Amino acid sequence: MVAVQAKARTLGEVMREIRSRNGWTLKEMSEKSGIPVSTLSKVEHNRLTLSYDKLQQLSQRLNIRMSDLFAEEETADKSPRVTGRRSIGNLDNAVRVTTDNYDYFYLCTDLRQKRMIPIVTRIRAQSAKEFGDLVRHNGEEFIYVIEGGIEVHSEFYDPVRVNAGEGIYLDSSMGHAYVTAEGCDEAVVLGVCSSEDDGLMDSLLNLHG
Amino acid sequence: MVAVQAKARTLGEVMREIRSRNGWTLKEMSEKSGIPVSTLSKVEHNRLTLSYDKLQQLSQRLNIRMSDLFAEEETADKSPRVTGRRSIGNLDNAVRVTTDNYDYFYLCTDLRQKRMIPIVTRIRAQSAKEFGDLVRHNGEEFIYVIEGGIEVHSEFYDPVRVNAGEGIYLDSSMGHAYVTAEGCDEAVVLGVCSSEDDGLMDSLLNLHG
DNA sequence: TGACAATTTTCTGAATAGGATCATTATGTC
DNA sequence: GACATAATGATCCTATTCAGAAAATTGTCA
Repeated sequence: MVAVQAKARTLGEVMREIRSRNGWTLKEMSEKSGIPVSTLSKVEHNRLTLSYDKLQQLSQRLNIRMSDLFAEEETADKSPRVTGRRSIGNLDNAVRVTTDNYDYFYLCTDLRQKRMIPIVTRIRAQSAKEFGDLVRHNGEEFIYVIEGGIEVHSEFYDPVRVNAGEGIYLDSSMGHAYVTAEGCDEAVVLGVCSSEDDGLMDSLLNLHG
Repeated sequence: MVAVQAKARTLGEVMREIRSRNGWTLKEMSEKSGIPVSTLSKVEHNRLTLSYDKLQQLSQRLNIRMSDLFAEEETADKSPRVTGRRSIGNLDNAVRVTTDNYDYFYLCTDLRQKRMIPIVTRIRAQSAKEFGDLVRHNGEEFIYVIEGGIEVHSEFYDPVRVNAGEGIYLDSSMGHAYVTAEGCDEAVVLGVCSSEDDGLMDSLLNLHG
């Protein structure tokens, strides 16, 4: 697990370093960032830290990466995230999440930092209209139909039917929606989403109408 | 190349996503992070944000990158490799590869540069002995049993049985082998391999005895 | 040394973070 | 129905953030 030490720098130190490296006065930095001089001063003296909003504001207006503000340690990012580990998933030990259109069963949630997220999904929506707005999020996904049939609606293609035993691979950033095919009340699919992008997985949980 | 917008997500949304992705309750997340349930709840409801210290605490205790906590926009580097494309795969249009132990049906091979490789696999080997040496390659894989039952042998674990309707996620660099479970002549599984590491496809095609 | 201006720090008060506790409402189990 | 768990909401309270104004520091030049 190779934890590299964090050399616990304070926000104040980081901020002062950024400021002096750019040769800014507090006033200049204040104008650029929109944060008052007095506040910046206090931060640099460790009499104050900043809240989420201010940090974001700083990061955006000064074009600084968040990780820079947090003096983050170098992690072993490139090492395999799952090393010699495994997890067995079934519906019983799955994490169930219910939305209007789908019932998700997240498999193998005990394994963290996976590159892929396997999800058994029960599809209830029977039409694009009932489904609502198309879903889009980062990454890619592969859907394999286990039971029933589905109709895949997407931003750039005509709807297409995918039957049990077939699968579809698509760019998740393209709007998409899965509904049951004609003649099916429900369908069960296995979905696998790439979790490469940060923040990613997530969107999965919310974006559905 | 169609940069997907960063849609200014709130801290609350991000937090909830992280939590549900991991299948944590508020209480669990509270215990892991050291932040009280009431606070977490308020954050998720956007009635509160967090300050520097709490964010750092969260990041460290939950092993989350700061950039994940801030819905940072993605750079061109991270943009999807497959943009607005899709492919439908079934056994008929699959690329079939036969080895001693398995029959592979590579799905969606018309899409190149995918992050994941979906493969329907028919397993024939009935014992570890018959299988031969364990397989290992870079990346991770998730196997979902469609038909029959399998026994998963691996380097660091006792053999385990995985039945139809269940799945197993594992680090592919750990030696592994899939054979049919007792009482099954054959088994059919859907495998999805992360293709993150270069040269992965090759390994898939070769490594299997 | 004494202006004088630019810069930085401190002071003040309003707003917010953040913790504790209790009540309420699902949801699920026995 | 009784019961446990989970999520949310409502208070209450203290500590902290943070903007604006005032005070202190620093540097420059006559």
